[in-house]
Amino acid sequence: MPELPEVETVVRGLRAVLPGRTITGLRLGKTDFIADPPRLEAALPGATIQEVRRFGKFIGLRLAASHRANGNRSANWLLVHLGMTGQFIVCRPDSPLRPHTHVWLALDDARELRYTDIRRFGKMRLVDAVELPSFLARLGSEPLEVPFEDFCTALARRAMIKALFLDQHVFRGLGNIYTDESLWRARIHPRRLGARLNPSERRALYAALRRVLSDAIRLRGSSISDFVDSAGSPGDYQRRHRAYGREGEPCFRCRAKIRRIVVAGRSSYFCPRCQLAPKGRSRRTPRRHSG
DNA sequence: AGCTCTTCCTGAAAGC
DNA sequence: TGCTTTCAGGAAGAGC
Repeated sequence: MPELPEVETVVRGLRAVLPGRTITGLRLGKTDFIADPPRLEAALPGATIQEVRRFGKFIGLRLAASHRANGNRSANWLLVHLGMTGQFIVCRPDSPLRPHTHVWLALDDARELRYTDIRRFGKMRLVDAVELPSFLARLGSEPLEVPFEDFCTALARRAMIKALFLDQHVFRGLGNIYTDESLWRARIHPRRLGARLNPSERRALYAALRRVLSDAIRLRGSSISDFVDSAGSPGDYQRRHRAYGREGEPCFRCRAKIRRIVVAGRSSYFCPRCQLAPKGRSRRTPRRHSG
């Protein structure tokens, strides 16, 4: 599942080859994951890719409009979210066509940029420079850029820390894997409330998050089932997972069996010995033992 | 405000 | 063996 490190890996790969390239043609397959297909068909052919950026889990390609069409329009951004199974790959036109490929962009260097997405949970849309700020305003801060003080402010809510981390309006780019890995590292149970974390726990979580994300970027992301980078190669961080997907296996710190529970509608893996559950019930009246 | 449930989609895995 | 059912999961929306 592409999260921040996976998307960053794809973006770095695309950044190495796309800036300066002009899109010479566009072909669409299924379009139910594209916000406005005709807009893409009108704007992409002839446009030159100027910049590749990452906004949380979104890939952004900044496009200079073609000289002929829309000469007075501001720059467009093609925003791509990989969803669960999205892949954005640069390849030669004659490379084998993978099933579920729904967008082909022909480039002026005789290569193709292809978007493949088995489940089509991904998203693709075009926004112009005027629309971009309102799009970005809906996203929280970048986890690797947010200062500690702002990190603490974002946590000061009566929501479970797992839900807070998954909410893209709080932090942009975190998903199930890196949330669980960071919580394991910081020894914090996924059901703890953000507002109830003490200063040393907040400090530990901030450090854990930064460490996990930067290590994962260094290892080019986690490949569990479908993730590959812009060249089609898998990442290596799945070998460093300490909690995610390890139900029943021993904790790397204390050998207790890793457990799986559902929090915020997601599988959550944690060590029941290292990551202690919140005391009592966080809502409703606490039950008393009969006495 | 924040939690749970539902929806979208497909392939893998479990069930029979 | 082979067909059928269940499930996972990012994000948004509904309902409580």
